[in-house]
Amino acid sequence: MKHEVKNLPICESEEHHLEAVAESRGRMPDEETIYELSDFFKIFGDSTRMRILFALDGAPLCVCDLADLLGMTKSAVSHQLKILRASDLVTYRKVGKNVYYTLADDHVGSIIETALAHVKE
Amino acid sequence: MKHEVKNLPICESEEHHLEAVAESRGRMPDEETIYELSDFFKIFGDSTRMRILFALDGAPLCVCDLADLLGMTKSAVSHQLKILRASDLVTYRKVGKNVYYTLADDHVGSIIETALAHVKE
DNA sequence: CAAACAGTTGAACAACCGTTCAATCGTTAA
DNA sequence: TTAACGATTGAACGGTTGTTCAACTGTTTG
Repeated sequence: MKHEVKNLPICESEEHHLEAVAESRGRMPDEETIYELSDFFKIFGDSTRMRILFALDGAPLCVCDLADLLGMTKSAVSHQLKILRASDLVTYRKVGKNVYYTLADDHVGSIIETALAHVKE
Repeated sequence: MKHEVKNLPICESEEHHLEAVAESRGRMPDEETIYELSDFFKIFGDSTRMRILFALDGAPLCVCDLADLLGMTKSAVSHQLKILRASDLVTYRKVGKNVYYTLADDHVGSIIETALAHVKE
């Protein structure tokens, strides 16, 4: 029977690599956590949503105001607000015909402020 | 001449809204900063890249090991590593036929560790 | 040198995503 | 009640993006 020392899955299957891979695998968060994490970052990975969050950081604004502030249609803004709502990053409150949006809590504000400081380094 | 009190850009153009919008506009970071910020988050907004970063958090691994660890082709991993390289999140070092990737600095490790803690709350 | 293997690259494809457009709902004011 | 306006929604379109595939480079080893 031949040795079949080569053609093994992990590179040339040297001890060193097997160990490193196994160790790394042990330290990895589970799949679900990774998805939650990347989904969380995905929300902030769009400039429109980021601008909305900064606009709301300090004062509540209605959809119409946001649309004017960002130079976009109400529809486009509303679509993004829906995503931010689903992620619990903003809350809203109806006043007559208007709907005023606010950052969900100070935590959200501190996230974007921290990130801002990080980029400005 | 008619008044044309309505049909103005900012909702019904009440004083209140004009002020709020102007104030918000004053607090907004400039466009370029926003783009940098959302581009930064975009990198972490993909589960494959996130898994690569966690895999490298603690030990350097070559492309082949990463491919095995993540159950992906070397090509797919290499494409993502190219993006991580361009963002200065990882560095690499050639050793023979292998290319070992490492997190660029402890800062990157602390970013993902912090985010992980945040999601696990 | 030739074979084997790690890694990279570009093109192609499919899936995803953000904006636009048109239609609709709800509220307010005439 | 009707008109006007703020807001939401779903379908459609176009651009982006991640993976696959095939071809290629570079290094090692037999």
